[in-house]
Amino acid sequence: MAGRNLVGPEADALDLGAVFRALADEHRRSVLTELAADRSDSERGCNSFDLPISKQTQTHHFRVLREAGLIDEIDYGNRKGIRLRRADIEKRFPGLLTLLEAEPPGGTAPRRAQLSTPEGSPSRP
Amino acid sequence: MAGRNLVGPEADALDLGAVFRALADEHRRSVLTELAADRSDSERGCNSFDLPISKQTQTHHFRVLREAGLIDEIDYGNRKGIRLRRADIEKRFPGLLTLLEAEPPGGTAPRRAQLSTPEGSPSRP
DNA sequence: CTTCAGGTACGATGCAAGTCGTACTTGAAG
DNA sequence: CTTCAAGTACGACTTGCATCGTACCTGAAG
Repeated sequence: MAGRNLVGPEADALDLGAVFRALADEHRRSVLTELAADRSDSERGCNSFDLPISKQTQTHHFRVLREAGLIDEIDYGNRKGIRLRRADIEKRFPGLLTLLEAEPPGGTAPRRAQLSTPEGSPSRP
Repeated sequence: MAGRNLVGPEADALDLGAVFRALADEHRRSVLTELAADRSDSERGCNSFDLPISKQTQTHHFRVLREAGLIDEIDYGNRKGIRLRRADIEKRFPGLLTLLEAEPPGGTAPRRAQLSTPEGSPSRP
């Protein structure tokens, strides 16, 4: 068949845990945010995302996204195409892409939250 | 004010990355799934979840969930209460709790996906 | 008071994951 | 053919994180 080349899980087999693990990484989440924002779902080159990481790491991240069932990777040998599996995601996890679409394009800073009882009503005076 | 005790981020400051990182763990996701399934949003004891991990690890997980803004922890010194921040989550990430609610109670097995080009149309014949 | 269960703080440990260097493959261009 | 850019495979390194052991704190019960 002509279409998907490097395959991921079927639409019904998408695992929410794998999806959350995939989207836990900032770079992978930015890729999905960009893909979710483009409603045409056109095939994109993997270097069309400006990821500040090396080629090998990009390969790793796209692989994780594919194994989570979020994207298709079309292998042209020399080049690679990326396509969002919007229909499958919407069918299995309706509303998920909307959450990503609503995110600011730059993404949120990975600051870490405060550690303990800063204000309000502390436990011990 | 009387209500929240150990505080997390404000409703508008909830970070999608922190939420995904929190829900990437199987134990934390099972806690949120249980909380999302109970529409009464009643306060629960932290040992009401049957987590097969030690006390210290449970403390760690509830802390991560609180810092992600998903739960409130009410400290009674001797005991601790857990409450889902349903309104804040629904306001900031509408549909997220629905995704968790639709999950099977046992959760999906943490199997790892296949590694590469298993079938379909392999790149090299 | 002492005892006890629930919870936390701190540190150590083991494993998973993100990152990159080197080398190899692929297809197009010359 | 050779050259070159894009991508991958393999391995090493480093960081992050889940887990638990020990010790300490808290409040209730006796």
